[in-house]
Formats: sequence, structure tokens, C-alpha cells
Amino acid sequence: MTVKARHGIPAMKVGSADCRSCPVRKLGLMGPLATSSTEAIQACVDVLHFRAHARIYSEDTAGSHLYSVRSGIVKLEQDTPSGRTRILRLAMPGDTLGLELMTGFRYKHTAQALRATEVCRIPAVLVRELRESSAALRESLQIHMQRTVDAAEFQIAQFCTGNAQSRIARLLLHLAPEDRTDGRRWIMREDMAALLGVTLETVSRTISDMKRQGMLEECGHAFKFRRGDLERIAGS
Amino acid sequence: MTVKARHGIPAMKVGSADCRSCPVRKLGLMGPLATSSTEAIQACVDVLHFRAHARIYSEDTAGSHLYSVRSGIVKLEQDTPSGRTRILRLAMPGDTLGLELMTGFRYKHTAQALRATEVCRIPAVLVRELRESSAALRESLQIHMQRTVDAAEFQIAQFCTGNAQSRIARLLLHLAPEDRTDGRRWIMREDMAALLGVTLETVSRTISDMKRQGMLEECGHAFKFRRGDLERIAGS
DNA sequence: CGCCAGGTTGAATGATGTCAAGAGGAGTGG
DNA sequence: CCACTCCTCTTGACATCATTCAACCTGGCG
Repeated sequence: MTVKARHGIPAMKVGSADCRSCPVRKLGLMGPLATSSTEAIQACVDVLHFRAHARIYSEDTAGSHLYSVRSGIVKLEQDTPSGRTRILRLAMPGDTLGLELMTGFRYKHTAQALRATEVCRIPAVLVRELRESSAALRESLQIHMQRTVDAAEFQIAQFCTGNAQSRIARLLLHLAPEDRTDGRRWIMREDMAALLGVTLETVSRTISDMKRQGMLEECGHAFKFRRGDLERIAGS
Repeated sequence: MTVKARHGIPAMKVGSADCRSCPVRKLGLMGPLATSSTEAIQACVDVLHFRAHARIYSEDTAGSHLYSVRSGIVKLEQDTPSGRTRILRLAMPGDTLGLELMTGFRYKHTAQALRATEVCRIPAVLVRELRESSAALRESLQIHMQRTVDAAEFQIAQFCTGNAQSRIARLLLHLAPEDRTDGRRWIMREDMAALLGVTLETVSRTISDMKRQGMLEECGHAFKFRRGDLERIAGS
């Protein structure tokens, strides 16, 4: 079992894919496929449910499935030369994991759910086959590759630049469409730290400071703030 | 003209592409195309020569060409929220610039030659057309997209992690196939700093330290070192 | 109730940023 | 050929920020 002992059962199969009810069908990799072919696809695509901290796949292992995120957040991490693990980027609903299998055979990251997460598990061979016959899928693949590039570059520009306060502000803005983060998109301090390239303590301290300055509140697992406040800090 | 005044003529057309003599043909985007179609392609592909610091294209402008690097190094940078400019990654011979035009119409970075650089300028419409007819090109596109992702993630894992000395050691190792950097791949301190996410002064100080410790020499525009020394520092 | 994972805080230390001054080299024009 | 300027790199002194190591708090859960 490739999961840290402390985190129990890694995955639970919920059932076969039901694309019609998919919350992110339009965004997902297979979204553009015609409804006629959808039926055949559903047969070999499973929906899996992962608990927080469960591992979806491991760096440098042979892989045979892509994953499409339906809900939740997934972190993609690598072991750095220095022994720590570094989060390279986050995958949100609609994003595709494991696209590197289109040009290789091993996963390049460890993928781990940040919180309860649902994914569609898609056989790589299926995608390779459909790629030959469907121009729509080819376009979708290209779009999703580009989205991967964008996410990685976003990480560099937003989360590897500026001081800790700026980075945290940018992360909160990124996670929150409005003036509060969704409680279901909770990220704990340790993961924030690995994502922003600072220590856990610095994250904790900085968030505490921001609370004391009155620009941030934390209710349960949700942050509340005025976007303007954080945007001012983010750009400095 | 989109080039800083101080850096004179931005580009010089060397001539039409001569793929047979291309130093990186196997690696390049168009490499896998059959020789028969190569002739037709060469007609609309130009080879351009850029001087050090010349701008190849600018962030957020409409684009109609991809570029394939033949020799030299190109930096891809973006303006950060904080006003500085941050280098997102380097493009080396064989790499392709402007792949974002396959799914959009604007360049997402500013591309600037780090030193004297030769590129092939390929019309985006040509690539879009060939993509329909040639499975080989489609595969090449996918490989080059993946290579872009790899480069961005390399940047995060290697150049945004650890202290200044580790980052510099990793950069030198990355630039040097052997135990010395190629004088023709010179990168000045300012660019190193923007690439590693530290200040110019920190780069200068750290390199001076490493020289004093005897693990680094600088002859003209080349660094000399023993890989073992730097590898020990890089992994810490 | 007691344990433990997650979070907070303090004090000391180390690393990096900032501002400022100056050295050396390459190119230019007189 | 020299004096000049500009660019790049170096170095110092100091302020600021982040890390480290440690202690402690808290709420959930067996």
C-alpha cells in the first residue's frame, strides 16, 4: 500500500462514471466527445472517491490511468534534491492528472488528495485510441496540456515570488472565487508551506499576523476577507 | 520597436531554413516530418539571428509564429504582480517557443535572447494545417508540450527551492554538460537572479564565496568546477 | 480521560534584501 | 592613444525576513 499509515483506506470506488451528471463535464478532458461515444466510454471509466491525504498515484511508478478531477483538490508533488517534498501545483475540478502518460509510461509526480476528492479514472489506452479517431479529443488534450503549463507557470509567478505575506494572500485569492474560501477547499498549514516554499511556522505566524491586523478571519475551515485588502498585499 | 533602446537591432534574417543542416533537427518541432514535405515547409520558415538581450516577442501581444531554438538560450519571462520581471524558464536548442498559439492567440511571455541566438520562425497557420494531415507532427507537438511542462516543473523543483548556494549550484550543473559551462552559454548575474528568485547581490556574493572556497573558477565567460562538489551542495 | 495531530508562539540564529559606494572592462569619440 | 561613459560585477553595513528548535495550546476521538 502506497499510503502513509496514518491515513487509512486510500480510495473507494463509487461506481461507473455517469457523465451526464458530471459537475465539470464541460471542463473535463473527455467533455467534448459526442454523446454517442460517451456510453462506450463510461463502461471503462470509474469514479473514485479519495479521502483527505489519500494518495492517488506515486512518483516514478508505471501508470496506466489518467485522472479527471470532479471535486476537491489534488496536490502534485515531487521529492526535491534536499529531501523535502515540494508541491509543484494544485489540480482543481476539471483538471486532468497524468497527461505525461501520453508521451511516457511513468507518473512524474505523487498525486495526493488535499481533502475529500472525487476523480474519474480513465484508462490511458482508451485515450490513446480515441486520440486517433477523434479530432475533438485531440483538441481537448492540447487544451489540457496547455492548462497544465499555465498552472505550473502560475505557481512560479505567484507562489515562488515575494515575501510570505504576499504569497499567502495570493493563495487565498486563488482558492476563493469570492471574499471567502470554501470550507470544502481547506488546505492545512503544512501543505500551504510546501506549496509556497516556506516553513509551516512562517505560514502560521503570517496568518496570525493578518488576523490580528483585521484583514482575515477564520471560521471553522473557511477564511473570510475583503479581496481588496489581500490584493493590495499580493501586489508588493 | 519592442526592444529596449540600449540593445540596438533586435533581429537579423539569416535566410530561409535549411533543415538538412539544422544542428537540432531531430529535436525540433518539425523534425519528424518526412523529407518530402520538408521542402515545402522551408519556403515559409525563416532563420533569424538575435543578438544578446534582443526581444523575440512580447507578453500579451497577438502572435502568428512559433519559434524553434537552433542555438543559444532564450529566457521566457513575465511581469510579476510586484512589478519585477520573473524568468519562468529557459529555452535551449531544440525547444519550441509560442506553443500557446495552438490554443490561443497571444503570447503568454516575453521571450528574450540571453546571448546570441538563432531561431527558426514557423508560421502558426502552417503548424495548424500540418496538424490536421500529419500524425507525426501531432506526436511531435505533444512531446514538445510535455517538454514545456517538464521545464516549468524543473524550474519549480530546482530553482525555487533551497538556499541561494544550492540554487546556483543546480543552475551551473544544468547549464554544463561536463565540468565547465560553455562560454557561449553565458548568463549574467542579473538574469541568474531573476531565474533563481533572489537578488543580483546575493548571486554575486554567493558566487564569490564559492570561488573563495575553491569550488568554482571563472575564466572569461565560462565557469569551471568539479561536478561532485556542486552536486553535494545542490542536494541540501 | 488521555492521546495526538494540527496549530500557535517565543527566542535565537542564519540568510537574504536593501542601499550605497566603488572597481574593472569594453566601447566610443576626441 | 587617452579620457570618458556605461555596464557589469563586487563589497560593506545594516535592516528585515525566514528558519530552527522548542514549548505549549486546543479540539477531536478512541
